Amino acid sequence: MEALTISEVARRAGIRTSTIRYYESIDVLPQPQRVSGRRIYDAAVLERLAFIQVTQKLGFSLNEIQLLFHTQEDQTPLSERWQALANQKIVEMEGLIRQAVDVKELLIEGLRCGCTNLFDCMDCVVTNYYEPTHL
Amino acid sequence: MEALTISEVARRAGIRTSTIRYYESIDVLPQPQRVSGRRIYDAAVLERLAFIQVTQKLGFSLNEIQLLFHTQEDQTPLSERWQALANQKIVEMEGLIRQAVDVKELLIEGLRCGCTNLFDCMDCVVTNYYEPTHL
DNA sequence: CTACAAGTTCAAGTTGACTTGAAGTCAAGT
DNA sequence: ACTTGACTTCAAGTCAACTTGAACTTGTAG
Repeated sequence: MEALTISEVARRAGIRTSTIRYYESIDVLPQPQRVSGRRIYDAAVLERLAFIQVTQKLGFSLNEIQLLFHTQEDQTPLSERWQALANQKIVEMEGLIRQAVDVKELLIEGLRCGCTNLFDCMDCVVTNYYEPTHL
Repeated sequence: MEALTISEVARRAGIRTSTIRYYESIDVLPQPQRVSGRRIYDAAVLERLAFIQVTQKLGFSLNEIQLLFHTQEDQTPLSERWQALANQKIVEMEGLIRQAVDVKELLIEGLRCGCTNLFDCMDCVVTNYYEPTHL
């Protein structure tokens, strides 16, 4: 496996070195090997960072991400906690996907109807996407 | 139209009154009518709040949301600025939807393969979803 | 008339996710 | 031997998005 310096990892993941150290400090990234005090990484860290980036964009907190990776050592068996968390997140993802599709449709509609801003055309658009009950 | 107090709006939108005042202060909500100093709202504010909630969950900042509503009065025509912003956001939405689907698949796969946490099964799963080139 | 709940403003505090700065370490090159 | 550049730690700072608290006003109910 190729060994990477912290700045190489940062460059490849498109983040700062300070972010990597921060993630390590809050236990979202594992402690890497050290050579004379310096961190050296295995390329696998890039997959983990990619996962973190995506899940973050989707509204997971670093705390939740940490749980996804670690699944704390409390009374309930690891597998149960992890599966519950994963199942819950799958449902959240589905909701998010539905909403993202709605917002996209809303934006497309907002362009189509020719208004110059969203404020002007809220009335002619929004009502198509949100039930009155929800409001 | 029905007139709503700030606490009615808060209750129906599932947020705090302080949030409503905050939104008004940063110009994400318009200044409502006042009756003896107290804010009174038209039900339309609920649609606007629903839109804010969804777009926020999808990673829009309040600043961006404010732009979506207002489309600043700079040199470029209103319609052009709004359309550019909307088009850009549609592309972002599509990316987000793709990613949400990927994360969902990843979670499903993570459950299917029987590992007790994501850390343990990153290797057997993640590689299916992220190209080596991207890493 | 007084009490009270619900409203008001404004300044300061909080939380999450980082970033920045100061001060020091370390190996490689000249 | 010394400089350079990339690293290290740790504390403090920043930014967005709210929340909280203190001090005050106002219409309605008893």
